[in-house]
Amino acid sequence: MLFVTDMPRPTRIANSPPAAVEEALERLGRSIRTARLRRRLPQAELAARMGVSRFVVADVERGKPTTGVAVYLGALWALGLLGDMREVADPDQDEEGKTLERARGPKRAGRRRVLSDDF
Amino acid sequence: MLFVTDMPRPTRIANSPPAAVEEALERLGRSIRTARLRRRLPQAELAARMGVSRFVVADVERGKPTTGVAVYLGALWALGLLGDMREVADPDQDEEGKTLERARGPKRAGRRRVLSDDF
DNA sequence: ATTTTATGTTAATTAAAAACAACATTATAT
DNA sequence: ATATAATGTTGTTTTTAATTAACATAAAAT
Repeated sequence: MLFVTDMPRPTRIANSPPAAVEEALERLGRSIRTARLRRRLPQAELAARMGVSRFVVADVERGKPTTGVAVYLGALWALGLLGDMREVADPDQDEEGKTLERARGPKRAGRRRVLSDDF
Repeated sequence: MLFVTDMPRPTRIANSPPAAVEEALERLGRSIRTARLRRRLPQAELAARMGVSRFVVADVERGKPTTGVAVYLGALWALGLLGDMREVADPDQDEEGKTLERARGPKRAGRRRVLSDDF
């Protein structure tokens, strides 16, 4: 028997994402809907600006997890809200990350630390 | 001839998104990669936590536009950065939208205004 | 220096997203 | 009250994302 490469059969995150992700998506969808309604834009009009069908806009507003990320960002863009993405995962604001990164700036993740047996 | 429903043949946003969206995606991907490296996580390890294959993580870090939004948010979640999404398109911070929404809170976008002929 | 692990690349298969259509429902304006 | 436009719903088709596999390259630890 031979365990060859990589990974032991992953399942699809998009189909059943962690609850926190689902919540974040639903909130994002609701926010996008609110922004659209405030601007008096029908779904079909927003869709036209984005270059997709109106059904995709409806999906976004429901927070559908499997919809492409560019569709979501496209909606933000068409609503003039894309700038909000600038701060997401911004390395300058990732204090946790800055702490972990002591000295060097790594290009790869490095080998997994193995507990030495000689104690 | 009859123009029936909806929309006049949309093209796919995901295939050629507006430049601003592409840039935002590439920046997001780079930020996620930086966060992962700081935490000394291999792509495969992060992928395992997310429940996807390592190739999808690579796609995210390249800012691939057609990848599902839940994959991106899943990566943020697995890195402890999902909270950053809270402010994106937040109605409370959408000053432009708050201004546009004068009195009522709409449930639909309202009929398209038609220029009245009797001037 | 050598070994091990991380990452990149290409090709094939499978599962699902997005488009499309047709119709139902509901809000809004007149 | 009525007409019209916006949105919801369901099913079908087409396109493509995600997985898988196999191998190449490169960095990091010993």
